[in-house]
Amino acid sequence: MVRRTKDEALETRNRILDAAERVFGANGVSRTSLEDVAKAAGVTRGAIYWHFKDKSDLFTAMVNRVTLPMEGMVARSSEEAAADPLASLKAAAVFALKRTATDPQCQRVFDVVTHKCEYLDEMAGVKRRISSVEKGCLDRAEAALRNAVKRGQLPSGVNARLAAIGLDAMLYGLISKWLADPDYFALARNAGAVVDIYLEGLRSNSRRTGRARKRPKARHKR
Amino acid sequence: MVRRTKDEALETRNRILDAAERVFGANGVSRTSLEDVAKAAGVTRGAIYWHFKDKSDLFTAMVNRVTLPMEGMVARSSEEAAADPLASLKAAAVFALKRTATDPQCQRVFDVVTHKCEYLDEMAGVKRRISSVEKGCLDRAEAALRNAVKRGQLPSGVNARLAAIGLDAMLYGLISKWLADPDYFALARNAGAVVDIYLEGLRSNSRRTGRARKRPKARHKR
DNA sequence: GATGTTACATACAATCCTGTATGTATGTAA
DNA sequence: TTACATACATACAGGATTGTATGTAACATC
Repeated sequence: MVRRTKDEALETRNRILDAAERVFGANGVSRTSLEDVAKAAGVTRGAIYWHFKDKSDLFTAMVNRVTLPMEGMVARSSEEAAADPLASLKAAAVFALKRTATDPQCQRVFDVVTHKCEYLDEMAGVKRRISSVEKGCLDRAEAALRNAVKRGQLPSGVNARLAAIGLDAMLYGLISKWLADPDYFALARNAGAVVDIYLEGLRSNSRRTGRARKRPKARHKR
Repeated sequence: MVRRTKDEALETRNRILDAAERVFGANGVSRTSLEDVAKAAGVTRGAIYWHFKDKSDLFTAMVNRVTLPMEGMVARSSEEAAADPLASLKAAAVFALKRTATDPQCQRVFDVVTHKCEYLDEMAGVKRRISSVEKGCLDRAEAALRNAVKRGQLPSGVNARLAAIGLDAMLYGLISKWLADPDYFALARNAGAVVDIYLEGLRSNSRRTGRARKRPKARHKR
């Protein structure tokens, strides 16, 4: 077509980004040409090169358009965190899981990020953002657990940092695996339960590391 | 060079695979040409096309040459599983983590698989193998937990399937994240402790889902 | 209503990579 | 020692993408 008004141009831009989500998700980032994206968006490569510098710029814009699963987790709930840190942490974790399970755009984009693209220098921007989000989650979880210990919600023996890492890894694993195969388990239905398994488990984790061993083996060294 | 003896040929083949591990890891699979691999291996593309059909065949061979982190987990310890299922499961999980932390080849290849390649149809063979390993781990973990309940090692309220999924996801998350950034945490040193946090936590997880709630909220529905 | 600018479409050249075909020297079997 | 197969190296052709250059029609502004 031809010259559009400013709003229409923005709409084309979004159509391109929508198409990128679909095509990248279907064929992977590196295996799809800008011609593919253009065709899927009903435009030509000219339109793409007008709105974006190149493919990695398009990719970055596509990712930055959405909020990642864990991203909402760190933003909300630092208000009520003080009152009931454990419940607040649980709510945040469940929120991230449920968002993953229910938001199709979030699914598409995060699936591309985790499984359909190669994690290298050219996507440095996206990398930075993601690892910043991850670090935020980790720190928030650690702080919550530390507060929970302080308030007596958790026994004093709990290693807050390590417990936070375990939780963080579990959430990432659940999301990543579910995206790769939604039949992995019923994410939406079981989100609360899995998080509970972990967090409730911490409640009794008094001994530093394995008091309830059968035979007290030598301390793990190496 | 020229015609080599059979052993020398096999050695070139392995040199090519070694080079592939390095170059794929450095630049990602799709961004490296066979010329790059050949140069890194000190041969020409002719040698690669002699030993492998194409790039995806090379990639498959590279992955199939090693045993993945979780792979050793399912193989061993179905013998002593009956005696002490929980300890056996823990040993298997820690084994997988420590192997990841200490085996450089395992690191390189699994890092490529999880972060440096795009998970699509063309690597159907690798995909099948990996998801088969993952399914094996999950089933093994579930069986172990079920047995642990039967033997009184775990309370009867534990949902074995869900607990296994949580553990599986945590292990995957730990490995995946540590590979992406080895500064994430000290994997080798803390492997036993993280697994303990999860498994020991299950010991007290009697209620089906959250008995110890502050206020008994409505059953999560949707 | 002439003009510059925007938002694209189209055309083109250059590059890269792949696959295959061919060359060739060596091992290996007869 | 002839003859064939092996283990590569080299050469070549073709397609696929990329980035840019250029065209162009509508919009905005005066």
